[in-house]
Amino acid sequence: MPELPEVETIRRDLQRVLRGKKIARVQLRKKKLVRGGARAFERRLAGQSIGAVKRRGKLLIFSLGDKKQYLLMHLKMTGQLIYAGGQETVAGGHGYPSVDKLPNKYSHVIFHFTDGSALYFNDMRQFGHAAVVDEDEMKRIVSGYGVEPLSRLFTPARLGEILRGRQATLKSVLLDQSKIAGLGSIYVDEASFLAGLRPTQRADRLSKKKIKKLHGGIRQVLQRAIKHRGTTFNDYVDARGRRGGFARLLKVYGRGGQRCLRCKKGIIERVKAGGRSASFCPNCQV
DNA sequence: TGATATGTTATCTT
DNA sequence: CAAGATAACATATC
Repeated sequence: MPELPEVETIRRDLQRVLRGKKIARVQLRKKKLVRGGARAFERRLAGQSIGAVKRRGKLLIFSLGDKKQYLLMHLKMTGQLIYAGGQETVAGGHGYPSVDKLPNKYSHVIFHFTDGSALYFNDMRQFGHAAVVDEDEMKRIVSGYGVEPLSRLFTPARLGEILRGRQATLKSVLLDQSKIAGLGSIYVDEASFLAGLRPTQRADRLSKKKIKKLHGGIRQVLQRAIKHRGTTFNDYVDARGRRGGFARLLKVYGRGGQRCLRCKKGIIERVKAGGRSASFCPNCQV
């Protein structure tokens, strides 16, 4: 699924095309994707216009014309949000059946706008969800997320506090959204590689110097990935149905069994850590 | 057939 | 109670 850079790419794209668009009708083809009742969802959205599109961690937050009301969407593993209409053409023919034609069998929620354009919420595995909530509820949900890794609040000292006393693996702590918001399996592996740390090591055994290195690695990999509009491994596409370009810049994720690009010596290992697979170079990551 | 998958969270265990 | 580990969600692909 989309991690922070992918969700941020979608956010920017959608804000550009959706701001000011008025929802004419919501088509709910699979009710389970909606939280808080299908009827209420449709009723709260009908006639509303979209304002700013924000992001917290991997959660998208759409401000609605009726202040105090927000549309929240989480894409989880395989969710896609694709906008089609007006001059925008939905991508096709690049081998992604899910965006070749819209709607398709995975288009579970469709937002139709008054100008004839539409936003498709596709999700093969149906883990994602959408909800309309009031301001208090939105704030409550958002407050459960940890520090934004690209914000000024995320400092080496803050990372040190997060890791302190944690006996779990580095990977499972970095994946914990209530501590740092937005990292997923790909970028945890990549940031660990940049820092020369094994994702499988204990989180509380990092020197100050290594913490600083890890902090820099996290920020660098996220910024570079955003610049390349995210990483497409299987399912991720941006709001126009296009793949992200960061996949070819990955150093360890998905490279198990291949030679390390940095030391040209180690063979990338893939093991379990924190319930997920973790890839690293046994030669450059201590 | 069985393992694996970019995420989250409820539940079990320690 | 807290921290950590694991199962579960639904589906596709290798």
